[in-house]
Amino acid sequence: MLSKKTKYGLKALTYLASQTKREPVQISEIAEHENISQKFLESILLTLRNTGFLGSKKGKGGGYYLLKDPSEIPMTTVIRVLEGPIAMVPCVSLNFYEKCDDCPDENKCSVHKLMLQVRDSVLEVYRKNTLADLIAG
Amino acid sequence: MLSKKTKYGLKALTYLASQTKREPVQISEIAEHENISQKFLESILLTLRNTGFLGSKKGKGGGYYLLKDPSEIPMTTVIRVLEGPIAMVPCVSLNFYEKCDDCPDENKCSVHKLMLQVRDSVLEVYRKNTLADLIAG
DNA sequence: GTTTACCCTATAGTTTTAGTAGATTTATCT
DNA sequence: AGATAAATCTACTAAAACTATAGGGTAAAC
Repeated sequence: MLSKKTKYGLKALTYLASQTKREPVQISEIAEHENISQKFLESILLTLRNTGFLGSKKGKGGGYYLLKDPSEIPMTTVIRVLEGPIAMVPCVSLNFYEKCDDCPDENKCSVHKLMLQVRDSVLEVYRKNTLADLIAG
Repeated sequence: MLSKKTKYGLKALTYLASQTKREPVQISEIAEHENISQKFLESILLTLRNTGFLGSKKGKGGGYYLLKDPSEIPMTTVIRVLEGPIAMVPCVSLNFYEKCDDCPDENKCSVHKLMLQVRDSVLEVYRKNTLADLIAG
């Protein structure tokens, strides 16, 4: 299951990307428009800012804004920041690899074999979708 | 992340499928061979039995055994029983559909659009992989 | 009567999803 | 310049849900 954090984060990014003007948008506006708890969204936007996706401005007229063009934000990067590893088991993760402690030999592991395929196919979807693709249509 | 329940369940099924003789295998044997907590595995095998994948026999010489040929057990069915919905959000789930309460229009939802693609691509992997495919090689 | 699956309960631990309280920065108004 | 309001930022807390187990007893088969 996708966490609400990721879901809300994606919606917020989409909302920011669909703005005609690239001016700061307040948390409250995003929260209201996307039906998200404002305080929860606050922490999500903060991590998106700390990871280089968003810029922010304090005080009156402040808010959050995209730092890059939506077409240059692939879903792989967003998902990894919000949801964590794309792989369903650490032993097939590209960026978060970890050996299973119960598994003596990965190459003979059925779960490993299956989840490699799942990872590859999901990765392909995330790679070919940028933020721009999500707002199109 | 894949739950350990699913991981262990898959490993247990694989172990049963790789048996040369189709005779009951004890929980303890599976648990030991696959490095799984026996008590935990017990409950997993029980759900696999209650959902029609395994048969069981009590008493001496008892244990669990596959009810079908491994080539007739697609991963879609196994994953749905052990892990739950394959879709990452209920609003794109085929078997566990639920409307998002925060989303006024699914067709305009960026998360929906993205997760539809993810679902389709994962589904394809699970559909083409049967238990027999996992033990081959 | 021994061996095995079956069933029920509890529980520690972690993760998720927030809520609360206040501090800090910026813009604007007087 | 100073006050005020508007916004982000930071930290702490907490309820709820889920995960992964353990324990103990029951029932069936041999």
